[in-house]
Amino acid sequence: MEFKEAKNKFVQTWGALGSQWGINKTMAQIHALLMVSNEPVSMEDIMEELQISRGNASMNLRALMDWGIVYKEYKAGERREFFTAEKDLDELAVKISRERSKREIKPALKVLKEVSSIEANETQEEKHFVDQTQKLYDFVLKADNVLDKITEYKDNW
Amino acid sequence: MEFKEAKNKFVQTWGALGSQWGINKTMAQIHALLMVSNEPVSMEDIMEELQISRGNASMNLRALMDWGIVYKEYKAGERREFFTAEKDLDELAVKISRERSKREIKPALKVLKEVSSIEANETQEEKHFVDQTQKLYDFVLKADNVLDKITEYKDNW
DNA sequence: ATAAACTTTCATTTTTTTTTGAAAGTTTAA
DNA sequence: TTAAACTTTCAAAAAAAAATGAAAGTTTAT
Repeated sequence: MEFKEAKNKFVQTWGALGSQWGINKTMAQIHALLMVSNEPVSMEDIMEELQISRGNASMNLRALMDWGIVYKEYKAGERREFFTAEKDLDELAVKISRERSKREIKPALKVLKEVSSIEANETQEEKHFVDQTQKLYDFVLKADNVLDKITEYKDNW
Repeated sequence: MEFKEAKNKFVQTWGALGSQWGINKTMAQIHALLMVSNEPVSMEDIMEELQISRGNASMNLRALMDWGIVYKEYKAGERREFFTAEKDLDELAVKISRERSKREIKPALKVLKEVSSIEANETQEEKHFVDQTQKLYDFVLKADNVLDKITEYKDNW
């Protein structure tokens, strides 16, 4: 396999993996592309390599920057903006983990707490609901903390 | 908040969470519904509660069973099939983790190994590609193992 | 062996998500 | 302040994913 083929395969695979994990394909592909580039890449080049429109590139780059895993870079004497990805994988994991926790887990926990706090009457049905959602709350809270700890003490896995 | 409202809120929230994690909404909703039901539920009741078609219910129940987190149950003297969800959350986590590893992580690792094995020529670009994909391979492998260990020794988190 | 009671399949339709591209906006150099 | 060089926005189009429902398939009691 030669370089270009390998690079393309990597970008495609990372893109597919992204969409299985709730991240849109193009966003994951741009990230993949930047991760294996040894120097900053312009929007023009991203569009060219991935065959996507300007709007698409702009919006997904913005999203990646919001996640804190892609940075803008300015080159002296160049008007254009260039982009680089976070290449330290531990750092990448920490950032993704924090963002997903903040955006998805925390709100879900809030709802779990709410619904598990209803006043259950005497029926088995309602008792079971309260019991199960309470367990789920504890579980999700614990899992969220474990992930946080893992990424915090990433060195001694 | 009363029971019906709480139950509905829980099902909706779990459904939304599912779709952010690459699981389709209805599949996650059916799972939510079954988790908080104290007794087996028929397909008819699932269709009714979630307002979905027979085909949709059938296909998503099948998928949940393929994942090993929903079971068919037969009631004596009843022709219909009933369904229950895995309610032990540790067990649920183990199954989801194993399946996702098998379906998504392992194939991605295979590709990472492949593309990181190309013969890099002298350019910095190719060297960086090989280096970065190798690091990624190691990282994903390590993360996959950690998840496995966590779920294996779930008791002493 | 039959038919009633049920489930599955899959071509088609619907919904949701993503992408496009042109107009609006911004920045910089002169 | 202007205009060239670039980026962002967002309504509309396209693509992808999910849902429908009727026909085909299966199971079971008699």
